[in-house]
Amino acid sequence: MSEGSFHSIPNTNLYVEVVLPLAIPRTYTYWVPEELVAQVSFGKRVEVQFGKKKLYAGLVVQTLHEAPDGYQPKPILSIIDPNPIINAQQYRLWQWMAKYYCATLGEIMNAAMPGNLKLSSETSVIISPLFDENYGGLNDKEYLIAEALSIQNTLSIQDIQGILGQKTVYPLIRSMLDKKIIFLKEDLKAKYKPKKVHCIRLAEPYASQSELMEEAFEKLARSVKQVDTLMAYMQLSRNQSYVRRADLCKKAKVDASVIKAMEKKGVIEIYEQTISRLGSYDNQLEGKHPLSDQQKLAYQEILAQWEEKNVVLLHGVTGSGKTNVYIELIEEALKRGEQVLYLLPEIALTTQITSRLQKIFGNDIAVYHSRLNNNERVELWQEVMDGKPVVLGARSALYLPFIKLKTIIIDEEHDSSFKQFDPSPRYQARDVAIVAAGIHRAKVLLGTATPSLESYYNAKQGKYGLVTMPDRFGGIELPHIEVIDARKEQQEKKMHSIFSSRLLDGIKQTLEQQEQIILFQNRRGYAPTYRCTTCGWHSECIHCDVSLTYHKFHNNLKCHYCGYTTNLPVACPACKTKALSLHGFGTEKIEDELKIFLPDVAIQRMDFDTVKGKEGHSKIINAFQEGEIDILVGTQMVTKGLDFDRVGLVGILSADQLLHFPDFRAAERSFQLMIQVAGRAGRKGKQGKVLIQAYNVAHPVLSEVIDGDFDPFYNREIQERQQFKYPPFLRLIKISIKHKQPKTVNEAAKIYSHFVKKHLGDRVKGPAIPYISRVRGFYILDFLVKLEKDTKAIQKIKEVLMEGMFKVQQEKGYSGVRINIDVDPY
DNA sequence: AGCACGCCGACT
DNA sequence: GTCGGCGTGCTC
Repeated sequence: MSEGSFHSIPNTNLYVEVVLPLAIPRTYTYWVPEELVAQVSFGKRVEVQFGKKKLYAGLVVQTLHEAPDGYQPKPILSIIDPNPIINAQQYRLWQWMAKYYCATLGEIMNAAMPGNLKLSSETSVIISPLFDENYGGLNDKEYLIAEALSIQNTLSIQDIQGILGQKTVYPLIRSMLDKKIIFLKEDLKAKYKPKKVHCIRLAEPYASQSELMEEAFEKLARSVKQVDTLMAYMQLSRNQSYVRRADLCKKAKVDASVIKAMEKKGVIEIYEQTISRLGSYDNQLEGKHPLSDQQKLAYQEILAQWEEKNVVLLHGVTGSGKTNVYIELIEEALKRGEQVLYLLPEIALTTQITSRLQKIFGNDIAVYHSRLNNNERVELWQEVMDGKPVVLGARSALYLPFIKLKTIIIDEEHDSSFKQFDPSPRYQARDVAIVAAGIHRAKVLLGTATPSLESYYNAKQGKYGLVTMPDRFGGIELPHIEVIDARKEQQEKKMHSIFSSRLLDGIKQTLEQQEQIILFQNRRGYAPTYRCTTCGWHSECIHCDVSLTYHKFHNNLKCHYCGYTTNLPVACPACKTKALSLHGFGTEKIEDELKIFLPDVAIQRMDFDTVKGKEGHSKIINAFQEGEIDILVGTQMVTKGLDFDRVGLVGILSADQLLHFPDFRAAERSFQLMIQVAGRAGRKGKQGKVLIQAYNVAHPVLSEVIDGDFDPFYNREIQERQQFKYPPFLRLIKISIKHKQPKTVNEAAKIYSHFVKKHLGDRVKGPAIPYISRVRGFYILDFLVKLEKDTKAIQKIKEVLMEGMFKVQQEKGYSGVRINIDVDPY
């Protein structure tokens, strides 16, 4: 019996499932102590201990009222967030992604949340109050630590590792703990810090009674500077909600001491104001362009199709003005108070489209890209949760906490960079967006000039709606495309190094007409191989199964997979002759040789090597736009999201390289790429020209590109896909097994093969040595699973594939084997 | 992902 | 002989 008139309260019976930001396959159960019961809820982060001492910020995803069997859960230590930081729709998407892409919830959480919301504790070592400063009983290492602690009272584990110059420090820490010299502290620190600035406001009574201002000025009358500063303050405060101290100092041309003095006199106050790190758009807004008839029609057609279908494919040729249609859709969504997500390939984000949309939508639009730092990400996350109307972002913007998302636009839908490859979750953003739309009851628009076979197939099947814009906007014609037979020119001795005379003539002509040129080559560096003509040896990476690319600028050989670099050998390492030569060519060589043929022309290269640094990419784009560059030589980068209006000629240096890539999507990729670069050509009132150099001119894709129509290409390609059993008729899952030892990979693959085939039969193909058999020192073997599209058992099959993975890794000696499952590889 | 436990080589 | 390297298993 309890005393008093209260009912006895039973021990709380509330438990929560928590996702931890780690790549572990499951959630963990924690107990909620009484004092936290009222606050605990889905979507909040909680501080929990995991393992012996580590603390993490885990995410509550479920509450339970029954104790789990067989163990006593640890308690939640505290609740970090006053309000949930994820919503139920997000979590549903996470669950779907984890299941579909064979990933763990922790991996998804890691990918989804801004770094500063993911917390884990750090151990700090502190000198114990019981330590009597008797250094005598200490050995050398203990003495070093104790001494360091007497200087700076806490040390991290890394500090200690540094001081001792060794990796394993735990035994030592243990012994010092036992001797009561030190103790340990685990701290979970909030990483996100709001940005605060010092601001100025009037002190009372002047703030509320403006008639007293004269008195305020009188108080300062003895100092001219102070009076000026107060005047400056009055001006600034007229049109901004808070006056920053820094701004005021600048305007009044005084330093902070003057302001401090004014504060002392009781005229003003200095206070701290939290401000956003995300820059605001303060320029004048511009109206949107009116829609052309074709665009208007497309817009209406999209709305009509959305009535019945959740996904509509907008197939509009390059230059048809798809963006105008998107803008219209965004504007209408804004009027309804809904959110819009506009997805683009990462690289297209750095350029023109962002500023174009900002000019129209101003601060209603937020841009989410990889350049944001962790604090900026947290603030954007918050803004989206508070209903930010439009988010323009790369694939990871899908993870943001939308509350009323009703429209998702995926521009350049065909672009392969929507597929995340490494690390897990290996997801296809286009497909995830469609699932997300299902969860939010939103509509999806896929826009492109060159649809992916998958999407076009879905549209043809009636699964998606289809809207087309066959004409270019503003009376600009589609470019004239011509294929140059490089083999024939070679036989006729008309090639000038890597340029056919036809292409060189075309370049000269275009320059004469004061027009710009884009040259495309899908390879960076100078030459992709360095070979011995006597014995056939060629330079290979020591970590990867690829040949090293020669970079003339650095005069070295470089691996494009792992970054390994080495000097050029003078003599062949195999046969000692000096008959070494470079073969093939990349963007660097094009630039180099072009400078020889056209010494007075402004040539700029745009590839991975030249756009490093913060503004590298946009600098080049702007220079090209301003006409400071005549010829732009580049890789894929020149094909994405750029609109120029003075490009007379586009040249593709080597179509063969694209077409003969060993992948079933090679034809599709080549077609898309060539049409996309070609689309950069052409200007008002004048047809652009595209010249494609190829040695094998008989390839069907070339004539289809010349033709420019999508359907003939699609019809031929889709037949091949059907015949050879590839997507969209089948689903693919690729499993890669990697290890530093070739023998271990082979054995692991055998075990995996045996297990998986026992359950799934010969739907599983492999193991096979991939095209690139070793990367960063890891040998690789691949399996490929082809699944009939309507197989009900897909989930079962994925489970078997994962089980096989665990089986291999549990086997003795194979725990270091890495196994990736890539669902719908790209 | 950490972190502890436990097994083996290269040093005082 | 021990210290310190790394493979293995577990974490509510």
